[in-house]
Amino acid sequence: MDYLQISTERCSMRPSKRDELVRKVLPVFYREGFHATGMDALVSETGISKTTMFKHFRTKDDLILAVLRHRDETFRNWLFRRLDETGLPPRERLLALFDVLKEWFSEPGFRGCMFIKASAEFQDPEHPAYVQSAEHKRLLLTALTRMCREAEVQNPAQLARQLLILKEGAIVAAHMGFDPDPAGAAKTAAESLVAIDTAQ
Amino acid sequence: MDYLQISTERCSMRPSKRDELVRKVLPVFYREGFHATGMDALVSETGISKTTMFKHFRTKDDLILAVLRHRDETFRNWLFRRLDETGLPPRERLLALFDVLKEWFSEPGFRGCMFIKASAEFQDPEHPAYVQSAEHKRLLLTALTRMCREAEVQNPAQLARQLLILKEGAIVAAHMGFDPDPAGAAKTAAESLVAIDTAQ
DNA sequence: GAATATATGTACCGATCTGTACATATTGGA
DNA sequence: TCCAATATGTACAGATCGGTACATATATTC
Repeated sequence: MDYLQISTERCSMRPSKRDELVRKVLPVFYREGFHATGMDALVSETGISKTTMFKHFRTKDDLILAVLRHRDETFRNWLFRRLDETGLPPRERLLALFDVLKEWFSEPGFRGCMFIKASAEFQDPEHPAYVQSAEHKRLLLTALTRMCREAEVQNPAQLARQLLILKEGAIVAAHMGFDPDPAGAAKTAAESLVAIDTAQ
Repeated sequence: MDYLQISTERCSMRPSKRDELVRKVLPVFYREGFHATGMDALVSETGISKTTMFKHFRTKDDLILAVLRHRDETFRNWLFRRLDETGLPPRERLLALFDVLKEWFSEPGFRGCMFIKASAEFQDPEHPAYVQSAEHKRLLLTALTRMCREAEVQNPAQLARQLLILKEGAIVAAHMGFDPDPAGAAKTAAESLVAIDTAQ
């Protein structure tokens, strides 16, 4: 495991090969899946030699784990920065979550949530990829709960859980294509939940 | 492909080897995943010889497809039969969906939704396993919409979409373990949605 | 420009993958 | 009891899997 490895970029050094590797490999795993993507496929799709890959990551699992950690960081950063940029007051910012989701769904390369897919491929609760995926969701819940507190709703913990469930459901709906506008439907639902909470 | 193959059981003949095979293989795929489960593992876990497997299914993909079709049928039958058994009036029956989900989540072997996982492993929208998974969700949406109409809500189509999103979100939450009672949270949310719809 | 570290290309290892060949049991119906 | 169909066990083919050895090339640093 390389849990303790620290990205050189976070230390403000120049971009390391290791980080370049993770960035190049991530979209392939995202698009094709983890088991379905062999190391040879990664080599031919990224142009990075296999020798280099195994110099930076002892095993394929270690590489997958680094990819998931990178995704966790960039996704949460992206999501909450987008919410901040709206400049909306706390209560409306909660609902803006679903506008941001809608943007994401409409991106051409959208293929669902990487962590839902990782937990589908690595189901053993002891597996680091599963643990990392669950942790990502837990961090989202924590951040959403804080946002709900800032919005001064009656029951921040419960509303946050419900909003997160709506978010995950909308992602599944978008990925599986059984709803033409899952983010819109989820946002309407969220508006109802916030209104009910306020009315109490 | 064996799309057109008809289960002998549906024709009220005696249980065929083919159906026995699907039934025995399903839990292994469900528990371990599709790519992660090799044909040899299926042989050793079910006791059915490899020769027999490939006599009834030309390829592993055909076997997976038969498993998904079987799951689609049994899951929807199970779900709506449970809802019928409640004997509740239409409106309360909508909410009972989340009580039934709660039961499912608490089963010892629960490992999330097989179709979410299948669409995570077979992401190509042309892949039969993806198509079958999307179709399963579409059928659920159709049935939910009918239930909403029977409950005489204001906007059956929209409420059905929202309920389905809540259901999928609750399944993800249950599978990834970031919520102690996802069905409960989703049910509370659903109650709000139904109440709002009624008030209009 | 020499020395050191890092990246590449190729060729390979043993294991496992899907799928097959074939000879032997086992079953069910006439 | 005989026949036909079906299931089994073993052994294997060909491809691909994750991962390594090793010699060469490239870049950085002093």
